[in-house]
Amino acid sequence: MEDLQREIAAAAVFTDDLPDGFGGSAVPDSIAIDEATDLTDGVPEPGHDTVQERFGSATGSCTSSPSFTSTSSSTSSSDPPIVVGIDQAFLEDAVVSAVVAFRGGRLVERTHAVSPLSIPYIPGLLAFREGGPILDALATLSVDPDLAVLDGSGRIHFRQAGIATHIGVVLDLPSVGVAKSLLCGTPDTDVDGRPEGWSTPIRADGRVEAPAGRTDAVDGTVIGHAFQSRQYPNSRRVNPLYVSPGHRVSAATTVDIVDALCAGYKLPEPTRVADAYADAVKRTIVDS
DNA sequence: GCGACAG
DNA sequence: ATCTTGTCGC
Repeated sequence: MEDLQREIAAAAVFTDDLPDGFGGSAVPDSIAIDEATDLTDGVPEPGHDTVQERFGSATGSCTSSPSFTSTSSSTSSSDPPIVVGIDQAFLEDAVVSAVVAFRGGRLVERTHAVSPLSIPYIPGLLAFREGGPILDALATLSVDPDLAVLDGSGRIHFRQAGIATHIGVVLDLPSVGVAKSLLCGTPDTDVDGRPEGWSTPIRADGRVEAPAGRTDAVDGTVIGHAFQSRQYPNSRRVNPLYVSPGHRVSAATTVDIVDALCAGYKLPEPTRVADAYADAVKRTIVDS
């Protein structure tokens, strides 16, 4: 598995190679999400510009019944880029993988898959446990994603092939990793109690190895950033997010993208909404 | 052997 | 990730 990760890292592109619609420059206005999705009354329905809701599982053990609503997804090349957020909720021996798609700051589709789990969680090998299930869910999505936001690291990984990079390379889809804690690497400065909008580079240290075929030094290479997406004035301190390139995105642009996708909460909206959706589906299954 | 260790 | 009540602060 580790060798496969080395190959994935070698195939990964850690420079900007995003499709048109991202504005060309660093800050992607077209993907910004200004209004936080209201989750106080359960998971909101996708917008009506794209009416599509599917339930599927490419790996069996699906508890949902196939059901459609209609098919009017109009993905013109002139539309803003589609950003998908992915998150999971765990059952006994299965996992609910939720995918939500945003376009122009609006939720346009949501879908999920329930897949069996066989591999345990092992730091550094997360993609082998959750990657398949995520692909199951993405396979049921009707719109074509332009960018995927994964829950976990991308380049900030022992072999520079975290789950965000793994998924991105497998689908050759631009992707970014958003983790709530640091797997490896070293922050340039102390990350505690920083103001909103603050960020500092995370550099490769002795625990990070170079991609296959490369023997040059990696120590000191910027593999991601600690990014303070949210901070309260007089309340409890919020820890920063650890964002890193998945595939076809640079470390600097990754920060801009995550920043643009945050709408008042610590987590970017795609991730936050996917998390709520995954939990909702899980509850539906448990309460039966 | 010991410590570190995404979700 | 998940198990779980209250509780601090705006």
